[in-house]
Amino acid sequence: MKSKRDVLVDTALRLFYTQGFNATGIDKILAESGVAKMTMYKHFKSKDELILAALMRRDEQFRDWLTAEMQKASPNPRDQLLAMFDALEEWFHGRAFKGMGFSGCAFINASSEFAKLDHPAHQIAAEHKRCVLEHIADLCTKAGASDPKQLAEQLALLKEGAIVTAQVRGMPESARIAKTMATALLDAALPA
Amino acid sequence: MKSKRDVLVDTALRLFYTQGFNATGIDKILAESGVAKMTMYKHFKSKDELILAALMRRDEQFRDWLTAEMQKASPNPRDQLLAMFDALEEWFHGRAFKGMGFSGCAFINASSEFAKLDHPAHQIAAEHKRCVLEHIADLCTKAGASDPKQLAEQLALLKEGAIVTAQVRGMPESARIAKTMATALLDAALPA
DNA sequence: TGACAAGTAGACAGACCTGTCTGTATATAT
DNA sequence: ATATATACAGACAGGTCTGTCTACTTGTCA
Repeated sequence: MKSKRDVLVDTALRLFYTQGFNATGIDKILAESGVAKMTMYKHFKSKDELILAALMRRDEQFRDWLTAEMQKASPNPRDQLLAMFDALEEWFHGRAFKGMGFSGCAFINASSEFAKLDHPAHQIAAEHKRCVLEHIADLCTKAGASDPKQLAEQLALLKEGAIVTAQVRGMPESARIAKTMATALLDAALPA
Repeated sequence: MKSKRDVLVDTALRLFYTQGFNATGIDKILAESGVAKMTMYKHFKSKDELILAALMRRDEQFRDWLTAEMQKASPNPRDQLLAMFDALEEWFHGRAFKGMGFSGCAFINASSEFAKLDHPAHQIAAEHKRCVLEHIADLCTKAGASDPKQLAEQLALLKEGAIVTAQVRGMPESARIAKTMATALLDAALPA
């Protein structure tokens, strides 16, 4: 059974993600999670701390999901990298996280609302992107790329572009545009 | 001399852009612009309308700037497309719009805070992206691309990826990563 | 049984938000 | 000179927000 703290963080994540951080009040989170205010303030000393906890949960949840989707597709690192874009398209269609339709990237959203780079929430966002990048770079290395870091930066940038395009223009097919470019990139950079 | 309305919209744009839409109160905009509350409510019937006016101004301002930067670089359409990424890097370094350091893309930010696609602010954001895309597609056609629409979608996605990477990770060099990919794309798609 | 931990409901202070209203000042144009 | 448009300052109502506090209930363990 889930602890009160878990229920709180899950509910907060869902509401922050779909309605925004500043636009979501504590009271709404408490009402939807069925937890009393004092219970929340025992676990978190402010709303800001709850925001950070929600982002940390999202980081774990999202990376677990993405890694699993990529591994599910193939044991081959090159194919896993391409499978990332198929996973993204599933996400854009709202089929990735139950109870949470696609509403952009939680970390891009956080960076928008907390624009200063040194804000703790922005820091978590940057760290999340760094972790995903590292995973991509690992696969690039395994695939035999001559410059795995540069290739990973390129693939990561394609991923960000696809996410934003899907969100702003409501265009889930953006994943395929990115995948086309990724394919060309891998064809050029990897040994045959 | 600028009308009160103009001062209001300029100030609102600057504050909304750097501090966020929900996080910026009417009173702060009024204080910084030196305009009385009733003057504002004569021009705009709500804060929401002021937000829309600020986004429309940003659309004009940004597209004028980007077009000028690209044309300044070269009369050649292919070179103009590549010059877009140089312009982006200038922007990321905060040298593009006086009084407004880089704080991401105002339209991506708006789409984050007003996540629903049918929200008027989100609509303006989508429309802005569509206009920029069209400009890119024009240049692709002029450059002799066989499938200018697809090429334009690809270049636009690279642009979004660069913007987000620069914002979230504080990495203005993302423009050059995108430009490298854009160069390869154009080399492959355009007649020699 | 009794002590203790964990949770509940709900009131509350104090700050801040949007939007309305009043009354006054200034400048232009007829 | 007087009417009209535009702007001002500032008070205000009504709502929302975060965070604190009290007093009551439940469950567990010893």
